[in-house]
Amino acid sequence: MDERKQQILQALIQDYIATGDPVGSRTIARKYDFGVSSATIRNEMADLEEMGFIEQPYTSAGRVPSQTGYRYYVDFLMKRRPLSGDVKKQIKGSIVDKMRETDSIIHVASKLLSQLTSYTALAVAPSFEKNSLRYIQLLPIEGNKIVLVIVLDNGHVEHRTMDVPDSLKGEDFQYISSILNKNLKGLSFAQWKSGMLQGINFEVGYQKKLLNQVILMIESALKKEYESKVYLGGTLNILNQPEFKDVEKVKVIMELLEEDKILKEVLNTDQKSGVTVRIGTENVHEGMKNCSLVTATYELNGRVIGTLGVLGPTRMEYSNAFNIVEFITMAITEGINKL
Amino acid sequence: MDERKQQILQALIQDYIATGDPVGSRTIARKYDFGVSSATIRNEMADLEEMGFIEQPYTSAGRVPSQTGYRYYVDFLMKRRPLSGDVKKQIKGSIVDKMRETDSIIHVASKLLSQLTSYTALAVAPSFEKNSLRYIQLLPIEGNKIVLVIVLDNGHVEHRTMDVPDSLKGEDFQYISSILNKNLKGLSFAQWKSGMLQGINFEVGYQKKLLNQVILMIESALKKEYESKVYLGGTLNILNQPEFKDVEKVKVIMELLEEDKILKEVLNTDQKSGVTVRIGTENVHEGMKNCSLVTATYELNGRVIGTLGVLGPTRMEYSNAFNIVEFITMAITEGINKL
DNA sequence: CTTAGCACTCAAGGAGGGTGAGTGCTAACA
DNA sequence: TGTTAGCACTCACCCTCCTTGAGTGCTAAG
Repeated sequence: MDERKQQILQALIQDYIATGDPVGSRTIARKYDFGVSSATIRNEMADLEEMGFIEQPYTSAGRVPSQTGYRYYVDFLMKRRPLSGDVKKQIKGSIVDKMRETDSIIHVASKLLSQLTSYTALAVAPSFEKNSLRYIQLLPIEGNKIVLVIVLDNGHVEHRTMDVPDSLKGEDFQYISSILNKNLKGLSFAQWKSGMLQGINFEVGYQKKLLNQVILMIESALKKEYESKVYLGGTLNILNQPEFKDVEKVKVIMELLEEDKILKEVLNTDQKSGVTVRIGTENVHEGMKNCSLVTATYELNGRVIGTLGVLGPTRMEYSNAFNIVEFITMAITEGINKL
Repeated sequence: MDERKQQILQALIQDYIATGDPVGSRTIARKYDFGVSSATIRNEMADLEEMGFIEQPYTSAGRVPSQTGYRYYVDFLMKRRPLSGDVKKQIKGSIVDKMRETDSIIHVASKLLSQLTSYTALAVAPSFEKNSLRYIQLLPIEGNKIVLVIVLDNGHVEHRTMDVPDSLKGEDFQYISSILNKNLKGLSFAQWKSGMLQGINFEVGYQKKLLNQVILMIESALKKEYESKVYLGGTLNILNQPEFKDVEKVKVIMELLEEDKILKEVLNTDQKSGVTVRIGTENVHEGMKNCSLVTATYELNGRVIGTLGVLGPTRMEYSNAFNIVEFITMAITEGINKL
């Protein structure tokens, strides 16, 4: 693969990404000044095809990048123009603005990502393996109802309402709360054991049924946090891509996007730090064989805690997507670590 | 409009709804046994066209119902087969299951509605004009953070986290909570006045800044409930309708479905009790001119508090949609009133 | 190695013709 | 007066044929 072949491949892919039409030898000779005729380009293109980097949709159409072609482009040829200061400012601004909770950072980031790339943004919010209980409180409200307030390590608060017997009073709840805190504080979902009820039961000595219910609710709250959430941004951007003119194709992708499980699978494979580009069938899911996914991870204390990225057609503006995904995850990492 | 014309119109609309193809005179003569020849049907159809109930896509195609035709069908011709016992049971079951909060009832109902009709379901959750505060509690958690727990009349609980000065202690929060409850309990968002802070300030006598912040958060929680939420179910069902084969059309509807404001407008116009059918341009929104909307309201203590319905193409199974929407809203009304 | 020239390929788009579902009209019939 | 058979007519749809043009591969000369 000599210098000129690389240049031609690069020109071809860039042209194809920009226009969406198969690119012919004459187009390349005209638009990009290689100082050789179209015939020469033609010879080179024949070689590139034989090498598997480009292909013809049909005899006598122009050439189109193959999956290997895109791969080579992303790995070696792609020029990475740095992001404009404006965009950088916008990203930093939006993310710093929403610094209260990791959840809302990720939410904002995915919206932003879809706007900046005009593809669909995906993000999995952190699944802290160790996301432990910080504080529990049973709070009586009116009638025979209480609110169970559950505070987690990451600052997230959950609440649950439940009915209780009339006989219980304010002090009871205070007492039960303190026992619960003593026994459960610091526990993560992974450490949750079914046997723990006994100890508490012994200590409290009454209201087993109520305790049981409370424990279940705390477990559900922990589990909810433990199971990472998926955020989407700009789902409808798909409809603007000419490769999705066919409603059937839209359906495949849209259905995929509604399945949190699949999205988590897709995003969580191979969580190395840095930006990952997965092209066409490199994606684990069958329905994404005509799509590419550009993802990156963000970290807390040097450990990967979540992934975010954009989904577009294989004919994607890799360079731009790459830059933006990279910068946003960096901003998030920075933000979270300050939190 | 004599008997026979009505029968022919009915047959034509039913056939068109079922098949989606323009219906010719011969088809009607063959399929539906009127005991007259196609030529006679033809004459009748010519009359019906002149009267504006049906139209021809082009010369020598069959006839298709016009908007007025559908209107007439819905108002006078539509046969309403009662729902099967199974479906009724399913609806009752699902809705009774989720009786904890009005929000979740509506959520479940919209999923159910979309499944049963295979159209897209829309619902606005109750916008209680009078959705008042029942209970407020400042709950210190670790560090200098507190959780503000806000309980509303409809059983909904909201929480907010906030930072407070280190100097405050548990008793302070208890005290402030009780003052807040005394002053604000029973207030709805509509009754919220900016002046109310003074009274509380006077009574508490310190921590003006904190109080101010708390009041703002309570206001935001009330407002959030006051602003009715919109639920969607089965958005992707649109993609199965042959009238939405064109991605551009899908885009129009999908974009519309992402705008809560528009959906509220569309759903909230003309809140009479009972089922409302809005066909084509009868809908307030331009983008829905090829769609029909079948809605009904649910009530609490005899007052309309919310709307729910299905959105489909004008060529919609009106009868089925009508029945299901009617039954679900009845079930919800029943459920809410028991709550 | 490069290039001009040329024959070849094939999708896309337009023209032409056949088919069939459907219509409107008319004249005859009950 | 309503119904019907018959007939000419219309027009979307589909198929085929043809042209066009962008693009290719190959070859021989520079």
